[in-house]
Amino acid sequence: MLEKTYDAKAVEPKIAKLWEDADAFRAGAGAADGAEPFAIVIPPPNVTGSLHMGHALNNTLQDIMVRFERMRGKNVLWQPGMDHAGIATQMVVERQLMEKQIHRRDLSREEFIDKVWEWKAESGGMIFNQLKRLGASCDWSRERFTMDEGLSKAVIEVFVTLYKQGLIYKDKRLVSWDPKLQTAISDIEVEQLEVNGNLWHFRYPIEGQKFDPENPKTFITVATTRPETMLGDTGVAVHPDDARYRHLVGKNVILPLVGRKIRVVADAYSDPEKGTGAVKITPAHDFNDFDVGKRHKLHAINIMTTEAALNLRDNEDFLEGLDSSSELENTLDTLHGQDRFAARKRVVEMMEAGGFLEKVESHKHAVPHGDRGGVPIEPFLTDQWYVNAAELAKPAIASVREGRTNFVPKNWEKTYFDWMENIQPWTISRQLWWGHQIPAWYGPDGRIFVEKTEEEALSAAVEYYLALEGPWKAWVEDQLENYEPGKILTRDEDVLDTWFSSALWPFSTLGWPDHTPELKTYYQTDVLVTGFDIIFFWVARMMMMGLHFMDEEPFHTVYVHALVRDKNGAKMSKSKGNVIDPLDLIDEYGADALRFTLSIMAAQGRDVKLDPARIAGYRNFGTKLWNATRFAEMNGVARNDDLWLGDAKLTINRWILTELTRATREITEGITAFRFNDAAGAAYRFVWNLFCDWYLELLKPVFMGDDEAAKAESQAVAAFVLDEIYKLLHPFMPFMTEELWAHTAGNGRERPTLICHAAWPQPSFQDVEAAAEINWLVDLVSGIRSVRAEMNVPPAAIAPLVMVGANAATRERLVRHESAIKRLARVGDITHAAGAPKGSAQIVVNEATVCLPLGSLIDLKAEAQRLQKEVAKVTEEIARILKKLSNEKFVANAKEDVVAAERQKLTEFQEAQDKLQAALSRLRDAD
RNA sequence: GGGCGUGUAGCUCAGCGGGAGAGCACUGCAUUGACAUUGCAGGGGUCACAAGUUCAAUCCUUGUCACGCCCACCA
Repeated sequence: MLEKTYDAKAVEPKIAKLWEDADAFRAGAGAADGAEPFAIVIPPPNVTGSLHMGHALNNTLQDIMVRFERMRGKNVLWQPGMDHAGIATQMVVERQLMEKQIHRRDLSREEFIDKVWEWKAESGGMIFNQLKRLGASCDWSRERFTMDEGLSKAVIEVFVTLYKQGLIYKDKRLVSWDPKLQTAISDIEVEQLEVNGNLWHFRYPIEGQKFDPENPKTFITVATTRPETMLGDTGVAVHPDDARYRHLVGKNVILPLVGRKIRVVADAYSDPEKGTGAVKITPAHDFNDFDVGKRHKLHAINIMTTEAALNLRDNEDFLEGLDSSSELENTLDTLHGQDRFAARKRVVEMMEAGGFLEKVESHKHAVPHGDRGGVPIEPFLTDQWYVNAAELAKPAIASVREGRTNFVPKNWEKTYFDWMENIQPWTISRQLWWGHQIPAWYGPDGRIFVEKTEEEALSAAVEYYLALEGPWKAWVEDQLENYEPGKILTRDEDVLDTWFSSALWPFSTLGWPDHTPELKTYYQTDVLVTGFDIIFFWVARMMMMGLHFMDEEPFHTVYVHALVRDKNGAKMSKSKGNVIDPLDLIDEYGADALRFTLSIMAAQGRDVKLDPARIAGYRNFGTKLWNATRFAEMNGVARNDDLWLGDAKLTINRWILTELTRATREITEGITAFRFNDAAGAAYRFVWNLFCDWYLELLKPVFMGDDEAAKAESQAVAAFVLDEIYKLLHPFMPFMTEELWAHTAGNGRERPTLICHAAWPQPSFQDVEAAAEINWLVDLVSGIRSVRAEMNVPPAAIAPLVMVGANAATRERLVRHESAIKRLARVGDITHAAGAPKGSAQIVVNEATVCLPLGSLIDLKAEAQRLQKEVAKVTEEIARILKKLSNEKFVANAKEDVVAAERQKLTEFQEAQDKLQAALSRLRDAD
């Protein structure tokens, strides 16, 4: 016998072990040879990660599909794995070292990387155990890590291939530089944050004129939000059509504090409406200025260190062309080595002291911040590696355009196109240690050799240099003979963006570049399930790489689910501290309840704002099913294979089998259409509102009666339906259903398979007559209950039931369901009469009037009011329909079945109105 | 500035060209046999606003208002 409530805490670990011992989720487990494959790759969580609500939703939805397809007999692979998360992981380990007073640079690169691996072995991958607690049915034996040997091999292969195809290249240009992490980052890792800043107006004296703060003709005023960059200014731009400044174009102005002569140029970039209409140009420290500088051949002077401190004193670029002066010396003394924010303050002070500060306005503007480091990024002129994303994007755009890969919901395709069609070169090099080191080696003259291994690079280099005439040939020969050949090349220090390896995930995890059986079977994978926040980071790049290297899209469908947000609609994030821990919810309500809640809330196109009260509600749903099973058990419900369910005779059995067919169809269609909320909702309604509320209640008289054949039939049908319910709910509530499946196997018997390998229901039973009869019964019982409640009839009071105007079919139904009606509606003898007895409450069900002679219990006035309300409601409906039907255009234009349905409704309402009126007048007569 | 989305019951949200729904909350009643994590009954909505299309609009179109997110940019 089951306990009264389901104990998730006890059952979940037990079932998890059952699955593990049975190796139940191994690729292809439970499937027949030659079964159709179905594959999903997990969005690899960060190795530093722990389960958050986004993961919980994401993996619940994947698990629903995976369990569903496994039960449908497919050869299923759910490929798990983790991402090495370059920056995030390096930060974690560095922080840990700092606690021991060790700085990363105190260690060698190799030592540091060893530390990271140590950290991973100890603390990494926590999230897998958490995913198991959620019930995720991944093939855990196939776990992959983006830094493991196989995947690293794929990364190298891809890099070398793309380089040789000219799709990866090295370039010197402005990048978004994170001064805290001291690495370049790609443009999508930059987020714009609103900041309250200032707009400083600076006067730049015009060459050849004596600067006079009182005389605007002697200077030009520029406005800036970043005074500290002025030392790198190499021009001032004005709009070509701006009459105010036209006379200055081509002239020089003198950069204060420094004395550099810089040119005034005419460029349409300058907006006369903004600031003063004249803008200072700092090509090395601003993306727009960089372009302007290029157009006008202005120098780009980098005045900062990698930590974003001013670098002036020994900076040849900066000092070039400057005359030494006391002013310059003062500037160097004051500003050299200053952090950019301290420098800002001092520059402003110095400008003010010199009379060059015209005014300061407060100014709200967006400042780009690194999404990991959290500090403003610095546009920085460096050598970096790039992927020609625009080229790789072309086939990726075409795939979606031509429907080979589809987004669900479809509107995300626009976001995808917008980004892909304006895609920028992808900065892939990172100045970190943790990651895939770029397979590029530099020769003595700086020449680049990109090869899979150092040996190959070396032989390529030797071949190259020995074929060369000139000094390097001799140098290389010398190295080869007398020194260390290994010294000929030095390897690029940089590692690759984490997303570079994630982009290969759908094929690298299957063994590529080797031609493995897994790759052949499971690529192309089926569905990618993800939140929209990583469409750019991940989905787009998988499309590019998958198409380029596999010639086939990595997946045919991208299901983009909602983001789980906090109650203010903000994205949950650690830094905001608004994270709800799904493990807490699992502890409190059980994994099944959390999963069911997430799936029933996962409607397409809307974010999920989680209300814990709902989880409690769906936990109760589990309890309901649990107790239904308990009830069944107490009444001898067990499978009876000798009984052919198609032969079931009892209407209620034929009805519930019909409803089961419908529910199965709804659930199946819901899952296949990614409408998980519809599927979960259909299951919920079937189990609770039909199976428990009506079917089991209607069975009680059968179980308590003495018709053994009816009992046996009902026991068999109930057992069958329960089994189907367990299966239908399994993708949503795997733990409880697996437990119930085992528990209800039958006396001493065992189930032939775990429920996770049981065949998905495919019922076809249908009996519309039975459905109509039970609907009538439900109407009858509900009607009686309703009137009793409104009349305040005590539950204990049993009134006789008198039917007026019942036809033959109804009379038969009343006989068939007599005991159920008596029990559920709490009525006594059922009789027929020509008219309503005095003091009756009356309700209309189909053609008959149902009378409850309540005698002294009835409040005639209240009953009259109740009936009048009913009449009013029906009259209103009739008026509405009549208006419609008397409209010629409606009859002429509306579809035939719509018109027919309205006519049918009209007839029914009119009949009901007649009967209600009759009941009302009888009541008045009696009064 | 561009894009996407959302305004439906007190709350959280489904739905959708043809009789306004769910869960929770609320009100009344019910507790000796599946379940109080329950049952039965009930109250509660100008479906943001306006115009249009249509025989018919909560649903389609346009506009307005409010809110959210993404992208770009602001010297």
